[in-house]
Amino acid sequence: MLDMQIRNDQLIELSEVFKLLGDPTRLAILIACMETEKTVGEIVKLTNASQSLVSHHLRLLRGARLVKPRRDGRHMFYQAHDEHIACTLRDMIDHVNEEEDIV
Amino acid sequence: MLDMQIRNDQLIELSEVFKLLGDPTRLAILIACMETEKTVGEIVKLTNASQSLVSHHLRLLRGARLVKPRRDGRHMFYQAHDEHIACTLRDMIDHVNEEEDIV
DNA sequence: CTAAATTATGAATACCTGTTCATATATTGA
DNA sequence: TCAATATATGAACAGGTATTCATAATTTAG
Repeated sequence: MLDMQIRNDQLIELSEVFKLLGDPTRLAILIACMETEKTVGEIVKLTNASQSLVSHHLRLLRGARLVKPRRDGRHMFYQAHDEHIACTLRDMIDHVNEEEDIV
Repeated sequence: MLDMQIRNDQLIELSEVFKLLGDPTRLAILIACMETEKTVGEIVKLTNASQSLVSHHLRLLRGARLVKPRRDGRHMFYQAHDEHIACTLRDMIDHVNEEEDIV
């Protein structure tokens, strides 16, 4: 059986995405705007995190293009950027739910 | 459209898995033993990390059941534990490769 | 234009984490 | 048993990071 192959720069890139998903607050923010776009205020309420913290995390998620911003008046709408990330997350969440049934 | 739902303890659990995948050395270790089991020594060579570091990381991966150990004589064999994790990783790696073609 | 509402930013900090170095433990061969 | 090989562990440290607090920037309503 062939081993999995990955170039070093791809490894770095991939681990940086995982690192962003590796913080519970940030993961909650991403999940909050996974299906439909949300304002920052809505995300604040959904995640129970401070406005400042949400904004800081959104900047990181933006920087990695995990989330895309849209301005409308004084509101900023954010939505998960990549459909592939969304699929991965849905899979993982389903997986977590399944594990629960087994154990 | 319904929003994605996840309980708080599941969120924590999920982010902890991502956090483990979020370090390049650890990710390399996991990828190294993804398809076929490998000894610690083989993983050391494949990842170019020190034996001590590999061992430390393997302990964390073991703790999260991302990797399963098997002893044979003085060798320890490690292999990626969960087929679902393997699928996720394969998907993400493929994704990284595809992005490259586009950009 | 002013005030209010919404979001972003910068500094400061407490905590965590990846890495190295030295050393211990375990297993086998001679 | 002794030496050699393979792996694990503990302490220590440097660098990173999540969070808070205060404040700035942006946009609209009145």
